[in-house]
Amino acid sequence: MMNLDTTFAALADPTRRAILSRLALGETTVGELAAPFSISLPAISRHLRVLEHASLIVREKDGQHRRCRLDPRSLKGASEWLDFYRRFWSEAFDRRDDHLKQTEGDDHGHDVDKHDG
Amino acid sequence: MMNLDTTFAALADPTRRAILSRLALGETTVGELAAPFSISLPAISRHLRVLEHASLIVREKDGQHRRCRLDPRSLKGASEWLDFYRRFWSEAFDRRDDHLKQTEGDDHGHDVDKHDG
DNA sequence: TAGTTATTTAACTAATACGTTAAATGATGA
DNA sequence: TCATCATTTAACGTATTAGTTAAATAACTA
Repeated sequence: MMNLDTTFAALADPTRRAILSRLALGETTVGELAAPFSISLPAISRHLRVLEHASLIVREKDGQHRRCRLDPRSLKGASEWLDFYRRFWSEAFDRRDDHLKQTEGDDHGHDVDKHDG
Repeated sequence: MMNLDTTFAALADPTRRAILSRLALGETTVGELAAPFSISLPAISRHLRVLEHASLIVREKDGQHRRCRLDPRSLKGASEWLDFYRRFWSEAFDRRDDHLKQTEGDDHGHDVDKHDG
């Protein structure tokens, strides 16, 4: 789906992040993916559906199995969104109070969500 | 709270991302923050509670008002988590299939969630 | 064809999320 | 003190989410 709502919502679940972490090591099947978890296979299957819907993974049939692999597009999108805020924790802006005081009041009535695309 | 579940869940809502985007311009009050949105003030107040709980903002009393400002800690944490996956979309790894085939099968039984802390 | 394996769908439950309106709190100022 | 302004809390409705077990689908194997 490739929108930030869906991406961040998908990343908010620890099981799903663990699945992505496993897929970072290489593509694999649903069963293999499910093995380390204590939850049921249908639960994993739904997590995979969420991840696929969020364009975080791609699934393709391989005979009886279904292989899953990482799809970096949404991760990239999320990372880029966060990059906008990088200046707030980067060392160069540690004295950000000065910066905030400087920009404050300059630009009310701006488009508050313009980089939210 | 500073854990990834809470951080990503907080970022999954477009109103909350818009609030963060506004706060990137400088600290402000609840009312000013609420103005551009069509939803009620209590709804905004709850979004702010979620953001504060996720350590994405800090609120402090200022007389009758309550000023809100960005807290970069959780954003940094989320960004760092995503950085782990950067190689999957960076140009250097565009031919990642080769890489996956190479690592696949090397390390089954690994800790699937080890960088999730 | 029948049986087994891999995975998904269906039906359900419990918890959580996001919105509403109305009421409560708390500071300011006449 | 009384009224007002800024904000939060309470109570509620509805939608979504994450889990369960049981049944369905689909592909391989004997």
